[in-house]
Order: sequence, then C-alpha cells, then structure tokens
Amino acid sequence: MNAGTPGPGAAHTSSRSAILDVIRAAGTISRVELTRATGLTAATVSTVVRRLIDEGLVVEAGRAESTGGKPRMLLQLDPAARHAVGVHLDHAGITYVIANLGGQVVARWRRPGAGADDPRDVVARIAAEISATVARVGVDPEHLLGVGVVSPGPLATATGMTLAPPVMQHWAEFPLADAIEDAVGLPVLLDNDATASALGEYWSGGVPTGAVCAALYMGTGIGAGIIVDGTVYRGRSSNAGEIGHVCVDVDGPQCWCGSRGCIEVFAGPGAVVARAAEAGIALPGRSVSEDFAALARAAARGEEAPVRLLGDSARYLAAAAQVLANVLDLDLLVLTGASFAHAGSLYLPVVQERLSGGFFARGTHDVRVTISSHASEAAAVGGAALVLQAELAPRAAGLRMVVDTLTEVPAGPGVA
Amino acid sequence: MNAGTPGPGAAHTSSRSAILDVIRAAGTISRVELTRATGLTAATVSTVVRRLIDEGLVVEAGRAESTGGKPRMLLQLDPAARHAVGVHLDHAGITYVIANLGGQVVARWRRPGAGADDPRDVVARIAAEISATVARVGVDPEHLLGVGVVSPGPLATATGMTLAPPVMQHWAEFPLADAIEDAVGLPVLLDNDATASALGEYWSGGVPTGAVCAALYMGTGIGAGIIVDGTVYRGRSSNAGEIGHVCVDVDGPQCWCGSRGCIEVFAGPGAVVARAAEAGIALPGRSVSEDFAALARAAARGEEAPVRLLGDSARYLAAAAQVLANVLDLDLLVLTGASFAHAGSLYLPVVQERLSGGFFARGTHDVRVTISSHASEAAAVGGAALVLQAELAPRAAGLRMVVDTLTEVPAGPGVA
DNA sequence: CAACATTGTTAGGCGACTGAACGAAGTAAG
DNA sequence: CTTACTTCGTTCAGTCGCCTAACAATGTTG
Repeated sequence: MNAGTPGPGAAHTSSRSAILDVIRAAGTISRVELTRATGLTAATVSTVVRRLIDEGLVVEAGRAESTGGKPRMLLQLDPAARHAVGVHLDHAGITYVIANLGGQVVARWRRPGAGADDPRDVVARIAAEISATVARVGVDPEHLLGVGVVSPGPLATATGMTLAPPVMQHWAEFPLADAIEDAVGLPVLLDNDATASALGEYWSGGVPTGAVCAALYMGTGIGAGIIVDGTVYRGRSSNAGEIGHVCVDVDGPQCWCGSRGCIEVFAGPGAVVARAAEAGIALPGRSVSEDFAALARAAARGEEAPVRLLGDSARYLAAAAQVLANVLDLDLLVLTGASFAHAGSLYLPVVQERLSGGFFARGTHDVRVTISSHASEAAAVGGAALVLQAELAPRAAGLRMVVDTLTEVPAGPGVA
Repeated sequence: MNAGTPGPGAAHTSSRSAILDVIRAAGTISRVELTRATGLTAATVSTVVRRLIDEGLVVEAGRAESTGGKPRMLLQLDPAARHAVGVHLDHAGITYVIANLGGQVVARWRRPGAGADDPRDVVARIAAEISATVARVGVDPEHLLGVGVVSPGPLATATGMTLAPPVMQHWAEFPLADAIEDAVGLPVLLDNDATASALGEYWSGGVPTGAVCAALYMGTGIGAGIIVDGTVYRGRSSNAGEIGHVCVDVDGPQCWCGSRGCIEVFAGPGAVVARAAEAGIALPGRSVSEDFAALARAAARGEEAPVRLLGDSARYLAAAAQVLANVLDLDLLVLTGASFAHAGSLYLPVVQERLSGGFFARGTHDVRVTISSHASEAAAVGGAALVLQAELAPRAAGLRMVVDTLTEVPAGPGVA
C-alpha cells in the first residue's frame, strides 16, 4: 500500500500538468528532481519537458553545481511566455489585471462598476478595455490565453451566467461568458471571487504541489475558496466554502441569503461599518469599502472604538478559519480580498491565535496563515489564474457527469 | 470548456474503477448506459466489462425490455464474488463484520474491548476471531480481500500505527497494521472511524457516483468522514472532518484534544450522559454508550429531562452539520455511529430543520439527510469498504509525495 | 419477410508511459 | 593526461489504455 508510485496506467491526469505544476511550485528545478517529485520516469520527464520547452513555456536557466557527476540543467517557467486577463466584476468597480505565467501582474487598472447599465453595454466596455490595454502593454495577442471573469455570489450555471445577489439581479439571465467570448474573441471562464482568489494564490504564491490550501476572502461578503492538490474543490454546485453563511445565532438578523445570523451579518465589512455608524464614528460615507478602509486606518492608529469593532469581526473570522482548518485539514490559509488588503494585519494575529490552540491536527503539522501579497486585486488575479490553469494544466473535471438512470439515494425524507 | 468528455489521455484513474463504481451505484445497468455515465466509448466499456466478468466481479442478469432494437443485457455486481473483513476497535468493544462486494454484512459479531491488554495479545485474538468466522460462514479464503481496521482518533502514520486518545495511549507506538497483516496473512488497512464510516455508507448505500457525501459520526466522540466522487477526502494529515473539535465557546471546558469548548464537549454522548447524571436521572451506569442508549429510550418515551438534554445536543450537531454542508457543498449527509443507532430519530429532524433554512445552496439543490441503515456497526462496515475499494477500485493516492527541494510557502509567521 | 433500430464486439491505430541501454558531462585518483 | 566512477539526461522498442470505425447480433415494425 505505498502511496507515491502510480504504477502502470494509474494515470497522472496527464503528466504534463503534474510537471508544470511542480516547476511552478519550485521556481527552479532540474529534470531529476522532477522525476522524484512527480513519480514519473526520467524518460517521461525528458520528453514532456522537451515539449514544454518547444512550446516556450519552460526555459533552461543555467546549471546547478555538480554533485559528483554531470551537473543538473535547471528549468524555469518563462513568465512572459503566456498571459491571461482577469476581470473582477463588483458593485464597487471593475478591476482588471493582466497576469503572466508566474501569476505576476503585468498590468492592473480599475474602472467604475456596472451599476444598473445594460449588460450588453458593460460587455462592450470590457472588451474595449481589454483590447486597448493588451495593445498598450505589448502582450503578444497570439499568447494571450483567455479571460477569467470573477464576480461575487454563486454561479447559476457553470458556463454563461453569473448570479450576484443582492445587487446585479438583472444579470441573472444574461449569458455573460458567451457574450464576452464573442466580443473579445478569447476563451472566457467564469467563477466566484473566493474560489478564483484561492487559485490565484496557488498559482502566484509558490504554494507547494499537493498542498491543501484555502483562501478566506473578504470583499463585500465573506467566503472561501478551496484548493486541493492544485485543483479547485467545488462541491456539488460550485458553492463550497460558503463559510460566511454559517449561522452563529439562529435568532440573529436576517441575511440576504435567506437565513438568519450568518457570520457575514456580524463580521462582514458592511456590518462593521454599520456598527461604526451607529456608534457615531465619522466616516467618508461614500462606499462600504472606503468606510471600512477608513475604519481600519483608525484602528491601526489605535483608536479605541474601531479597534473594538474590528476585533469583534476578527474573532468571528477566526472562528470561520478554525472551521475551515479543521474540516479540511489545511496546510495553508490565505487572507485575501479588498477588506484584508486594508485590515489584514489586524485580523492575522487573531486568526493565528485561534488556530494555535484550536487546530485539531496541530500536533502533526502547522496551518500557515498569511495575508495575500495582492489582496486588493486577488479576485482578478484569480480570474487570470483560472485561465492559466485551464489552458496550460487542465485538470480532470471535478465531477463526472452523472446519467439520470443512476439509482437514487435510498429515500430518507431529505431537506425541503 | 465542456466538462464531461475526458479526451485522449485525460486518464480516468483507470476506467475500471469508474465502471465498477457506476455499476455499484446503479445496482443494475447495461453497457450502453455505462458508456453514457462514464463518458467512455462503447468499445472500452465492452472490454472492461468483459474483464470484470472474467474476474467474477460482475454478472449478467437478464435483459431489459427492447426499446426498438436489441435489448440491453443487464449487469450487476456479484455480491458474493469477494468479501472483506472490517474490525472496529473501540474502548467499549471490538466489532467485527464480514461484508461482501455490495457492502452487505454477511457476518457480524462483538467481543470485549482490548482494555489494557498487550497489543500483541489483542492482535492474536483478532486473527483467531477472523479465521474462525471466515471458516464458519463459508467465505472462500481465496476471495477474501483483506482486513480494514478502524479506530477512533487520528492516525499517527498512514501505515502501521494508530493513535486513539484519550484511551489506548499504549498503542501509539505499536505497528498495528503490520502485526495484523502478519497474523492474518491478508492486506490490512487502517483508518479513522468517521472516515471509514463515510466510505462504508458510500459503498453500501447506493450513493450515486460523483456525489459529495459526508458521514457525521457519533460514537464516543464526534467526527465526520468526507467522500468526494467516491474518494475519501483526507486533507493534509488524514484529519479532515474533525468537526467535533470546532470551538463553540473559547472559555468552555477543557477537551482532551487540548483545546477548550469543542462541540464534542457539549454535545458528545459523554457530555450528555454526564449532564443527565448531574440532573439526577437514573441510568444503568455501566458504560457511556449504554447510558446514552437508556437516555435515548427515555427521550423517545417523552420524558422531559432526557428530551431536553438530547435536544441541546442535537442543536449542536445541527450546527456542525450546517458547517459541513456549507463548507463542502454536500449532496448527502448520513448520521451514523453507535449513538445515532440509538438516538438518530431524535437528531434527524433537528438537523433537517437547520439545513432547510441554513444551507447556502438550497436554491440549487438539496442536502439529503439520512440515518445509516447500519449505524451501530458502521465503522466496521467502513473498514471492510476501505479494503473493497483499495483492492477493486483503487483511486489515485490523494496526495502526491512532495520532494523536499520544493519551494516553501513564502514565509508568513505561521502557527505554533 | 425485409428494413430499421439498438446493443455490443472486434480490429487497427494513436499516444502516454515504461524499462533498459546508452550518450554526455562532470569529479576523483594515479 | 588517462582511467574509473558518478550523475544527468536521451533514445528506442515495447506495453497498455483508450479511441475510431467497421461489423455482428438481436430485437421491433411494416
């Protein structure tokens, strides 16, 4: 029962993905090390790497010191070999990034949000923004892989529509992916902000192959994305990681999700800002995110009320983090999203403190907790990462299609 | 971006596993339906099925009605073709089952627990029990695949040792799997009770291929096992699903896990029984599980104090269930383990009620909640299922081995 | 009965991966 | 400088899984 060796036919979801992923995680690595890391043979590594070099994705970058024989030829991704566009649609605004193979951002800009505009106009604007900037920064259109569009809220269906409650309800029936695909002429992927952010962190953060990694995302709402062994964990309906809608008070205030007393209602930026307003704290008042940022600055200066408000929020978030860590047995938890870009340093110690005592497997391994190095544009970077992964290192589709003739689960009343 | 078709080389973790799993889930199915359900070609299905028939795992069982052409030949697993032994080591006692391919129990018996005995003696007793019963019930030793040993608590290492706090600490250093393997002469697998129960439910409960399924296990403690697309989700260190050690009160009572205020401390059978004793309720007093069963019977009769105690426990469990459902985006949640065998009907409605309002994706799909049909021996059945899956439908090892030359996660203080 | 529909099998081929032998490029000892 | 040895990487023939395409089997329908 050895776990590492895949044996004949065990099928590595294409060794290509495995190898590319290990190079990504390692930064610089030789072919021998690749054979050890992937469990493939030297022969396979050799041919696959050659193909990657021919495609331009990988370059040879000098040789290592000899260890008593032929020195290793070192391999790296060529970051500039491919690019992808990430678009984060949010009420507050639209954030664009162009990211390269290494997940690094080569261009980044923001535009006003869609508001109540007709989706068709918004799509036209997006297409214009993309082609203009692609031309300006000199990215080879031949090597532009696609566009990843990310929005808050759950996805209605995997391809074509997004559903971002409570705002943007008039988008619910709009085939967003197809429309952008037609307008831009590139493949378009759609996903949830938290999910995409997690993949962006994986792709750009040097996360080791095989790590179990979650991104705790706080933008307007609170959610989490989950990456297991480099693949997004989606659950049944792509709604996995909805930690913001776990109930902490059955009689608590109503949440837009239809439930009551969700963590988001107590700890989300909107709630924190609302309480600050109740407490009479002066805030810009233009938008929740600006108010939240102001509050974070005040707390960083040590002002008492903001410190208390954010501390309360942080304790809820720490509880959510503990749940994620214990349920998923995490290696790594990244705090990301616009809110953590402003207030991450206030939340981080609270989360770490909670996990240092409350992580069940702490005797076996740590959970590393970090703040994303690009928290404010994490969702857009994630959008780009979706494209990079889909085009360069495609994974087995999470769930196989299930035919309707399958036996149903044997009764049991079920839930309304 | 179509999700279903795997394309050349996309590698189905061996189509054999996929086909076997669909037949298991469907009960009865034809080859054409298999092609649709698995995405494989008719040719592949044909040859793989022939191989399965040659091995005796699958049998042809009549033909379906014609739909205007050649009628379909129906296929089923031959339940009696293979067997596996499941052993559940617990403080209270050792439960044995022999299960067949279909996950049905063909033999089931209990013996006193290990207590403080020397592990070597216990291993000898286990081996004797197994060989005696295998001979008695007439299972062909040639077709006995192995032994799955299940115990509470986390695993120290994947192969060889178990670690079952707070009792049985003297087992921590003992190479249990190897010892039993030597004594019985069969492959031995080791796992956690909750994890195994989940797989047992998947294998024996006709759970559809591709379902996201969790078993909420309450034996002595509280835990959960997670099955995604037929594969156990383990997390980094096989400690995924430890929902019983999520903190609901940071200042709560000490838990054996080292933390404070864990759900288990409030809602576990031990806690419920202790509170009943405090409240002056008369109980047998021989063991926690007997006391808990007595309490459940009293509550079923409508006695006020027991109803209240179990209701409190059920609300904690419902919260845990909600967390699992939202974080994992579940299809199916099974309540199992000895405690639910006695009190499941008291817990089930509370859990269902909580999910009907608090499951985030309820607009998209249901979470079915059921009580296991073999809750009292679920862990042992799960042990057998571990063996069935490993021997018949091996999955890609959850986590690839990661070589030490990989880049580390880029700093961030991490957790103690 | 012929014509058609549907299920399932057989044959040939492509591509991924492996094992094993070999070539390449260094170090270490005399 | 030559010889021996180590380590890295490639080449080549063979295996295996799965696909495409043609075909055989077995029913229904007019």
